[in-house]
Amino acid sequence: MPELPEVETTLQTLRPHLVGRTIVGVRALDYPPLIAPYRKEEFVAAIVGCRVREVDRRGKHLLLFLEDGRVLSFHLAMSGRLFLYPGETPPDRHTHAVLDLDDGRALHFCDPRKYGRMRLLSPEAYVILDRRLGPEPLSPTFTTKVLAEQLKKYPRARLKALLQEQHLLAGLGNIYANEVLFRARLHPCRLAESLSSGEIGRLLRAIRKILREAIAAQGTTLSDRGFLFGTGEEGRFAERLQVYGRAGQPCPRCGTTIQRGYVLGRSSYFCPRCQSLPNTERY
DNA sequence: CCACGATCCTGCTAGC
DNA sequence: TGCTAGCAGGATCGTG
Repeated sequence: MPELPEVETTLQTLRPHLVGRTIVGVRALDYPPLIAPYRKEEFVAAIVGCRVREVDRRGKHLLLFLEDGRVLSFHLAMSGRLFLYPGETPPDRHTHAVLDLDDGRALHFCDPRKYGRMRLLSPEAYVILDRRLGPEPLSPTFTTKVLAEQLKKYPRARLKALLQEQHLLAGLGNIYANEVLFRARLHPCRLAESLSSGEIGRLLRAIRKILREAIAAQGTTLSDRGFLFGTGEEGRFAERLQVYGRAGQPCPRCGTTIQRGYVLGRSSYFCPRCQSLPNTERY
């Protein structure tokens, strides 16, 4: 659920409070897979005393660059959230890690569904992670040429599956993939090789536009599983979603009923008229 | 080469 | 009203 805009919002909220801080304690580690392959004692010993040199984002990963060159990576997965609280605030029942900071505050990793992961990476391991991820969609170096090359790697794959593939493009998940395809007027099941250069250009502009707007709105908060950040505010992009979760409702562009299908085992929402599929690509 | 299903997990909801 | 079955989803892995 947290996709690039939600992680970016978390980054912007937390960064000023984390840079320069030293981690003086780690507690509430009640779910071993969160820090695997480290065991609890090893993990605590490995990061207590470390100072945060910089905080950044890569795809959906939030990264704490430590002064000794190692990197603490947070992946929020489905339901992960990070909060900064006064040190005395007790962890709630979904908080599976608390990092105590030298200014008396504490970073809480809250994750009801427990899919999130916290990884302590050597500089070499971080390079591997970085190389495994595709380009940053908002980077100036992510051009139509780069996007076209990425699409060529899996010519027979469906477009929506590719957009969610982190090693091809870092940061899009199900919600924004749906919104991007709607804006680009491309059917989720279009084959990668079938896109004209004009359509690739449209796709690139849609990716940038949707992500920029979502970041400006501080992400998407869905009513049933809240993405909250920092101070506990909610992202405002949910009300701006054009197709996600709107099966049976009229398309905001043409009024045709929005349909729901499945790609990669995930709900896919689209307007069958605006995002038509050529006869040669019927599935 | 690409699709699909299973896996991990729990809050919420639809339905009885 | 209260219970339960089913769904949701990021990433990975094995199978077809």
